[in-house]
Amino acid sequence: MDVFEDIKTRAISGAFAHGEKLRAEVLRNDYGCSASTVREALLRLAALGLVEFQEQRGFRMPQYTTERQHDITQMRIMLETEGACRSMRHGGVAWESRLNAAHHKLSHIERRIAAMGPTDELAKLWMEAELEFHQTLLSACGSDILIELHLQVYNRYRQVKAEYDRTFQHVACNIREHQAIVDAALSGDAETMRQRVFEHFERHLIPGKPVNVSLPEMV
Amino acid sequence: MDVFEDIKTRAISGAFAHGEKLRAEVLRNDYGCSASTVREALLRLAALGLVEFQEQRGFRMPQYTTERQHDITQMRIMLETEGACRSMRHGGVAWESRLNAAHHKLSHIERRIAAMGPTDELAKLWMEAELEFHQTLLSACGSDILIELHLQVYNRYRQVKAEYDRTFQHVACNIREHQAIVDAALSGDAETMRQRVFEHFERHLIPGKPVNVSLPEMV
DNA sequence: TTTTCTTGAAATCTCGAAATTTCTGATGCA
DNA sequence: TGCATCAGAAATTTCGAGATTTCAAGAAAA
Repeated sequence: MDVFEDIKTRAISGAFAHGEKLRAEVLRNDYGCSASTVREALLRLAALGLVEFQEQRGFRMPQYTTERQHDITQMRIMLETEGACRSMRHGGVAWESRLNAAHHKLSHIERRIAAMGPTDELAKLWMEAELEFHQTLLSACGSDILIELHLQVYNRYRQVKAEYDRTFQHVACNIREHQAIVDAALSGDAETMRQRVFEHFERHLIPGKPVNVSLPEMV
Repeated sequence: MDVFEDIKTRAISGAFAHGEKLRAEVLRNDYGCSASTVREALLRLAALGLVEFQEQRGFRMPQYTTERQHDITQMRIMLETEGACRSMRHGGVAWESRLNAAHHKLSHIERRIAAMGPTDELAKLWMEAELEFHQTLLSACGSDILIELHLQVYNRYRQVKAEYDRTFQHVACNIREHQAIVDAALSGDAETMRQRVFEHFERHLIPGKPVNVSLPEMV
């Protein structure tokens, strides 16, 4: 089993509480490996900002703050706007149809959740399809680094919102907002895309708090 | 000695060749520690994109390509434009004077290099002062994540440009361009800042290659 | 009461050896 | 020659033990 990938998944999906201590000697029991192997995985997660590391003091999950959520959300808006607009320019029909497909898959899962409530299996599928949709949005932007940084920020976002995600009260909005983004992609207008991405994230920002200069003004 | 920090410095400042293999068993000799400790440091560097890691195949320095340079440069433009404009909005006089001070320190070093040629000591001072200037530019932006991602991209930029840096043929342009950025900061006009940051990096982009949608059009 | 010191326990970090996997290049076969 | 196979060597990864550091609780001093 891949210890790094599995701990990463747990750290993102809310298996650990905010601020919880992560002890290599404890986690090793979940994997039947040595503490060194777990430590290695935790150090890599720390470099990605998913876990906090202090020398001689071990590892902890990051604390939740509204400022952190605002900051991460803002950065997602910035990176996804940029990536989506560039994909729109360079992606062509191939990209548009991939985006359509990703959205279709995601909205199918979201409708099932809305109808029959969230099971563990559906939640897992949703996590995958939601990531895939947003990655597809950026997939034709032409910048490997932009895609890589976005993944980092995306993961931190999921981590911060893990509790919020669990209830799935947001599926209704999500279906609408994702559709609006796909429509913007097909329209080909960058300003519309910018606006739609912003609207998708707006409710996760702190009202009134300063936002990126490159973003639409908040009302 | 801090193995992680030291290997990071070497990876950024061009002590290893592009594509060079990095063996823990070899590097341990430079530090008098075990291979495990070196391996740990390399894994953390890999998570930051300064070293490439393949399972069961060890570590390598990234290969140089003009596309990679273009990509990293573009991302620096994007992050620094955003950060600088936000600092301009929220930083106030305190930020302006810190920026001035950082620029004064940097240009002093650059003038000494221009006059008496680059020594190892001056090169080290330049590396520190150049980073400090660009970090000061973002320091009042209010986003920890933006600052963190910028540092990641900055380090990759230095790594890609390590060879170019060594000759210090660029000091003349640098002094002028940094001054232009400071002037823009004092003017308070975001559009001017955007333009000046772009001009600072323009010659490291591939001419004619598509750039960020948020950037000024290339001529 | 508050602060400082002591001390045992617990957690973290380092290490070298052993287990596993990949690489190399020599051999045999078509 | 070209290609597959198969050791032996080399590199990578895992492991548990021992060294070091931090933490926590109680005793002594202010």
